[in-house]
Amino acid sequence: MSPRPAVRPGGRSARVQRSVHAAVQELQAEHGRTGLTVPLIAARAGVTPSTVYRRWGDLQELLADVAVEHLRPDEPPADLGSLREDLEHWAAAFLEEMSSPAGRAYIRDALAGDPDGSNAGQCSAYAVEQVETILARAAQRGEHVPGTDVVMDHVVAPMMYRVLFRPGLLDAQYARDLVATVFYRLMPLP
Amino acid sequence: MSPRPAVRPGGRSARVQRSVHAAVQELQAEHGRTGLTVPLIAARAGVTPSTVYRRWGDLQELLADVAVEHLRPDEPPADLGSLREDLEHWAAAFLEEMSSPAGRAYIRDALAGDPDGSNAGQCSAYAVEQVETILARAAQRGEHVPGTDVVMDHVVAPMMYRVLFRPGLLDAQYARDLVATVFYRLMPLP
DNA sequence: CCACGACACGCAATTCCTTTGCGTTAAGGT
DNA sequence: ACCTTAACGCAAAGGAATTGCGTGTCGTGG
Repeated sequence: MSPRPAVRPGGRSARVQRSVHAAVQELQAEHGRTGLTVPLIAARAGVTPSTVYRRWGDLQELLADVAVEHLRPDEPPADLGSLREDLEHWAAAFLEEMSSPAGRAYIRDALAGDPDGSNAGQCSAYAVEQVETILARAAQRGEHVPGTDVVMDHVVAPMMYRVLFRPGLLDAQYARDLVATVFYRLMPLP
Repeated sequence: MSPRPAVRPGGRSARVQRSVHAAVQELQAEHGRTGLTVPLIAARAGVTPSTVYRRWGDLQELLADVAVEHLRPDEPPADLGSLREDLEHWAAAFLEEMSSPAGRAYIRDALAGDPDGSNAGQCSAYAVEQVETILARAAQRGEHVPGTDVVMDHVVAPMMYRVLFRPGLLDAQYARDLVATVFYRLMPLP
């Protein structure tokens, strides 16, 4: 899923991939995204530009690849003891990460270099996975839980829409309000 | 709002802008987006590439400009006599347009060539405007109406999220279901 | 363990896009 | 009708993207 066909998972190919990804993150931190070119990245990574072009196609797809990797959650959502707390905490953290300038940039990169929609699909798959972890844990406790799609449609989607299309008006309270709406209005009563 | 500073609204500048926009749409229809380059567009438009670079900066920003123009609604939402019908009809049409391959491409272009978020903000402003037209008409009739943000958060946002991140599973029924959720669960009772 | 086939990479030349300086033309205001 | 200023055309220079060919390395099957 990472680069084009992702063949040859070990050895030199893997080294090149790690090196290039690291170069992208370093240069992005140094020069910002303006002035970020394939030859520059290749030089930092210690490879030739043609290697990058052959593996990733162009700069957009490379940035999209890096962005998706960076958007992958590194740990399962916290377990605070109740569905309400878990959802609120996770939603607030999710919004915090996505609404930051860096987060927005990663999302836009993931969407931009995405001919077939697989990168974007991967991003939502990450969110689905996290939400389902929370819901499954709550069900295990015997709590009544909403469907995954209810949470995706009425908590995740509104946050992402505002992040992408309506910057400003975003704070942790908004995330909590969306979770509250799910609890008081959208969740089937027992 | 259209190009950079949009000074000199008439005469030659306006002709160049129209010509370039038309060239983009023609070439996009002919060759698709691959193989779409600034020199190609400039040649079709009858201008030199440097003119395009100076006005739009690069290909991405030009495509974003064209996309936003194309996403602007060309007419106010239909008046079918009731809030429920108006919202359902508009949401279904909106989803139909946005979920098409061309629609998705326009949205991605508008997001991609968007350093400061103004293009994306314009897109949501279009939707807000359409929704408020519908809500104002319903209020005029004496109907109880939800807030604009309720519709944006729980009708528009879920559709756009699925369009961008979860392709597939999109049909007119989904739009109607979201409107139904607003009516039966999210709208304050009289 | 070794040899074979296949893929990825480096190198370098070519092509094309992108940038920039300068002169010219046209728009908007007085 | 003139004057100021912005936008455009032209052309050259600089840099990025593409591609053919040879070499090294990974994975596999004998």
